[in-house]
Amino acid sequence: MSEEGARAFGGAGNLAHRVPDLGALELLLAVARLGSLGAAAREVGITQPAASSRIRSMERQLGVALVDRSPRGSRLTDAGALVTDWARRIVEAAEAFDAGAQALRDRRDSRLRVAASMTIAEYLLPGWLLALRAERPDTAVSLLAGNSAAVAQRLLSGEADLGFVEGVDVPHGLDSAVIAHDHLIVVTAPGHAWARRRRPLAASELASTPLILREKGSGTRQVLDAALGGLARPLIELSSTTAVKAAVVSGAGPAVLSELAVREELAMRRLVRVPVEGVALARDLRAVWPTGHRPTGPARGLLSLTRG
Amino acid sequence: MSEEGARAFGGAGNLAHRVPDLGALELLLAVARLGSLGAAAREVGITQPAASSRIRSMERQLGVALVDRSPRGSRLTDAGALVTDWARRIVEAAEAFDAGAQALRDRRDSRLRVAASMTIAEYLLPGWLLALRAERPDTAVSLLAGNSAAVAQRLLSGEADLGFVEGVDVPHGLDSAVIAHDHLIVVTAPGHAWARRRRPLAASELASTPLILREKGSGTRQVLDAALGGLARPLIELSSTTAVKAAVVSGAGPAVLSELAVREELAMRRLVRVPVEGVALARDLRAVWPTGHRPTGPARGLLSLTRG
DNA sequence: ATCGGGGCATAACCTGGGGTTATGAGCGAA
DNA sequence: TTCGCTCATAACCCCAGGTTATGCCCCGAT
Repeated sequence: MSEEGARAFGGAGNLAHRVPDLGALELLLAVARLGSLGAAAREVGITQPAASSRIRSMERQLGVALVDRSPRGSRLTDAGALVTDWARRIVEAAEAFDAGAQALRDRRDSRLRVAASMTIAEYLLPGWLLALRAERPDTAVSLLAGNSAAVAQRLLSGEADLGFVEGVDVPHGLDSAVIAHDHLIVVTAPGHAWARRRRPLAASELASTPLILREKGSGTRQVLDAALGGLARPLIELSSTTAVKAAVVSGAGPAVLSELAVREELAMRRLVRVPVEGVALARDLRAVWPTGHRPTGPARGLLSLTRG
Repeated sequence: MSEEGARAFGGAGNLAHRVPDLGALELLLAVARLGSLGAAAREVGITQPAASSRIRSMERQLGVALVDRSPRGSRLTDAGALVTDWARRIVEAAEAFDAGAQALRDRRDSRLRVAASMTIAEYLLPGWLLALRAERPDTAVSLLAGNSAAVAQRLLSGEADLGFVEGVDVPHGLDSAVIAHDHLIVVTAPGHAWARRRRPLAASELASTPLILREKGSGTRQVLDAALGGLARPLIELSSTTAVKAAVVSGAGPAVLSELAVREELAMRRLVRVPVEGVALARDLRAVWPTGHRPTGPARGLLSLTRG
């Protein structure tokens, strides 16, 4: 009955009851790759009966046969192949989570100490850390997230080896390299009138429409204000990107957000991008380090990963 | 010790031991949203002590304090906010998995029966199903995945209401609407010589280089052969997109793959896109239905979701 | 033909994580 | 004060998922 309640509210319901846990998904990927329950079991460090039962209960849970068992191996069924591909996305997200969490934990005595602004730490760093781990598995990385000023301070005080910031200005005392470009884009819920526009929105129209905004002082807000000439009209001000997204999705109004932050939502049509013209909403993402101290060693390794 | 083995091999190690399970992550998201352990507990349908202990053990596991508890509520710490954002990606992947799995399970007696080609079923459908569920929570959807011919057959025999195919030709007897464009792109491992090219690759160069390919007959292969004039030279032929990606990542050589299939890998720099010119590597993604039978009801709902 | 070994399943057992109820202890508002 | 909200602790329970021990099946090698 509390099931009903949860269901009725968010629509999310207890995912955990309907989706196999990470261990089971990893096991499934191993089976897919190795073609044998026993071999997969060995790889993930459990016994063959445990693997057998785990897969079986996953099939029960999903209501779909996943593997064809034969006396000389196991292959995925068609449905199994599909499920495995979907599972892989969960596992990849979990790997990124793990890489990030590990960096967050190892605050001290790491070989590479990174300081990054929130947007970069949220959306890009976990992927980079995974890539770095793949190349140099023994590099311990620590992560500190904060705004541009905090990043600069960490670098200058020697508490961090490499920094990442988004924004227009490079803090004093730091050298930088542009590693990517981020575009701020206008988004609305699919139901909003703007969602059906074909003609691009004019800057004046954007400036005169009340928007859902981050609080004054956030990087995103600064860029937007600058682009509009200091004029963005707030409909509401919220303190996190996530809150802004939630408000937009629920139809409260349009917002201007980083492309990075809404990639997922755009892909699954929870948000719609509104074309705009005549406004410079691009900003650089930069790696930064103390003037003169060119990154070396692991810092150089990470830096080179971040450039296409 | 088997831990060591797994570690040495894939580098993956037992993720499940280092990443909190889905239930814990959902709980964390609820805490973030509601600002109280008790409220979050109620939402996910457990008691307050259970939530308290769950969060605490998650903090132990990660080695990071996630929430600031006070007698009048709980707020995320800075690290907690970051972790929560990473967690959200896992949960979203899990939601997509769930939507897909549910559609796979409910083969019969669904209000909307969808047939889709593998690429679309893998990468796009789960997101659409989530969006559909958000709009019309009571629509039961079933999914059948197969190649274009199978999709056509299902539609014509009345076993499916709406189909999705990628490819150049629309099967006979079906009407279609283009819902998106997919680009095949050339990718290599970051270490490959092509990864550093600035000048686009010429078609002739691509045609004369041995590539990692899907087996003959796959949609991707067909488009590539057509674009090159029937010439793609195989270095190896593999039977799944996943296998091709793995081979490319490991440095075996370049491949031509759907943008959809490698979005993640590009984002985290496991693969690099190589610019190409003079080759038409675009293909349409189409919704299809039996000639005359314009989609209505839930099929129309899904169809409208898929168009930007 | 038969034996060995890889593959999977079943059975009986054990453990611990995560759930529950019951209770207590801060803190703020009425 | 006292209520009402927060979170924490304690004692208990259950079962999912692990283990070992075994058996069956099939194939290929002796």
